[in-house]
Amino acid sequence: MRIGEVARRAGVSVRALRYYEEQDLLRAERSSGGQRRYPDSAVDRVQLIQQLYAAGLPSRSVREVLRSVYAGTVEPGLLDRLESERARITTRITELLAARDRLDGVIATTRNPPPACARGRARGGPAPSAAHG
Amino acid sequence: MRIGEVARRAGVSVRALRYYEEQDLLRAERSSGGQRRYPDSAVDRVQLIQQLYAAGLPSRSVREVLRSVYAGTVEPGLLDRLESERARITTRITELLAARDRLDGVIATTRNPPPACARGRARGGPAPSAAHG
DNA sequence: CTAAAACCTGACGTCGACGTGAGGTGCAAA
DNA sequence: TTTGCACCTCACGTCGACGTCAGGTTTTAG
Repeated sequence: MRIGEVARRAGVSVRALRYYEEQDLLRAERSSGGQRRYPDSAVDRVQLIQQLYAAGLPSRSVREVLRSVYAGTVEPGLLDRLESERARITTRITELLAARDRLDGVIATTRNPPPACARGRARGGPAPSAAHG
Repeated sequence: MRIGEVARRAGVSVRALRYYEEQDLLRAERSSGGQRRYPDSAVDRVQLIQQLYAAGLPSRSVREVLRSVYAGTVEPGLLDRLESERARITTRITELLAARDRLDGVIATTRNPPPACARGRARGGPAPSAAHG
């Protein structure tokens, strides 16, 4: 498979695939003319890369993880790293849930603005304290 | 309150507060000597800013939202924006859950590597297709 | 009054995951 | 053979949310 098709199938840009190769995350054979040739499994692999990035793993971790998986070697400490990344994702999910709740508060306030005389002191309510000017 | 205390209480850097002001997200009075003076409510406000950023709202949206809230005016289309941001957060949460599952697969594989003869064709299992070299 | 925090305004640096443009080559179809 | 798209390698540009350094001023503690 050539690079364009991998890109289309995996839903990423051609540039991204070259970048991944640069980062040692993805290898490719070359045709006699120098063009990259990928096995079908590359599509899956790229999707894994995307999901790791999407998970917000720091790029260094993604690199380590992928290089380990790629090389088939399990570096010492990798498992700990993975689990700490997992915990980080969980934390992030919790944060997002909290942020969404907060955003709901903002939306409610926007929809139904409190009277001016009450703005800035609604400490116990669901509304965000969003006025002090 | 001076900038340092706001920073400490809100858990952000002094630089960040100056940046927020630059971005019109946070206003401050000035002392006769030119130093910023904040009301107590600034701490809450900064935390709101942080949570909006943490929610992954694009910076432009954060600016719009905060400027609207700040000015006390509800700009047209803002509500739609907020709700689309809320949807985006929900999507992101879903992505993170999926990514965490995938990471769990990687962890399982790392913990208990499949025999070499099976690597690369475990299409139905929970293991990531992570070997093709 | 003095020393030392804490603060001020620029203004350049950072980092990551690519985007983008230049200038040239490979490859498959007609 | 001739299109003409897909591909190649540099290599610089981007964007955001600050970090950081320089060089000077204000405030506060003693």
